Amino acid sequence: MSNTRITIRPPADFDLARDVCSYGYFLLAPNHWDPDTRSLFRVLTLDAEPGTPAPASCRVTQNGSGLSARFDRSLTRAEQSQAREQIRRMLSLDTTEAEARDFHKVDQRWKKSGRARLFRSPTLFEDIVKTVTSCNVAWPSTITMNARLCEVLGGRSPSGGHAFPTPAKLARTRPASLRARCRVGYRDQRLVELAKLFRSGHIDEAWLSDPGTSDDDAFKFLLTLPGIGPYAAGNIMQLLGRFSRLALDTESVRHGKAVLGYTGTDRQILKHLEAHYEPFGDHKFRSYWFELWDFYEQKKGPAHTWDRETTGKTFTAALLKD
DNA sequence: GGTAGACCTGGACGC
DNA sequence: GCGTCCAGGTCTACC
Repeated sequence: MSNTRITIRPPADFDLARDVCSYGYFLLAPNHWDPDTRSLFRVLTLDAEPGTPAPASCRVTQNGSGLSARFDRSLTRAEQSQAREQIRRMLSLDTTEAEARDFHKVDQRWKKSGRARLFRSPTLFEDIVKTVTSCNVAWPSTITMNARLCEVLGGRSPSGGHAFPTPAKLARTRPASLRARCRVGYRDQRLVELAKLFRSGHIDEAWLSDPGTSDDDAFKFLLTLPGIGPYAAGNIMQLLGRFSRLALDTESVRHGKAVLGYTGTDRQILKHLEAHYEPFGDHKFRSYWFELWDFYEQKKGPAHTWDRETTGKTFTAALLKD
């Protein structure tokens, strides 16, 4: 049987290079962006039969107005549907042209570049684990943790690529083993507990994404999860497509000082930042993030030229100071 | 409600 | 090359 290729029609304003290289997770395993061919490679975990994860490597490219995803094996019809859904989530294809226009009406700075979509993971589980691995740690360690999680616990596709671990696999892993083999440190127990909460259905993406669920309720729920504090919850909110809150950390403080010219204590700077982004209302995270991203691109060149192994490892507050 | 200190890793720094 | 210090967000204990 021949390898599967599927095509996806994105919104007319979609730009693969711009919209993949829009958030740091595109630099984390198992994602791999190739700047030369402008292609996104990664292994997706599909479910040929319920409870039987079946990894498949894919390469996503854009040809004119269409997206193409080529796999390293033949996919069943059900798997094709799952792959399509996961790719749509990663590329935020549900952000329509009209929604992008609404954002650009509120913040015209990004109208010219067209930035409105933020890259994310094929599953909420991966997004939450990636968020926990980005807390209280320098970026190079986040890169290591995600690479190790995939190498140690991720299934393998026919061509040998590693997938991101499934909730079931992570839930079965002993915390001590996770710490020793994946270098996640004290996050070990919290990650295993999160995986168990996904398995049990306690973390319900449908409820968290439902427009009928208020931002306040979603945020409050996220704060109850192990390893999730105000920063992580704010970040997961944006990964759910809820942009009405900020996710402020030390990098935000650096941005406030270096780019916006704020002075005072960290607490005062955080207050200035909240006030600065307030006019952007339901879009404030996007306004904040693209401002930050713009600064990175001024320092390091267009994000679609960044390589995971070189430029991608240099994002630490210390290195960005000058 | 606010705050201090512990948690773990890896990079920076001094010797 | 080795030891020490520090950054980073969350959690717990305490006031």
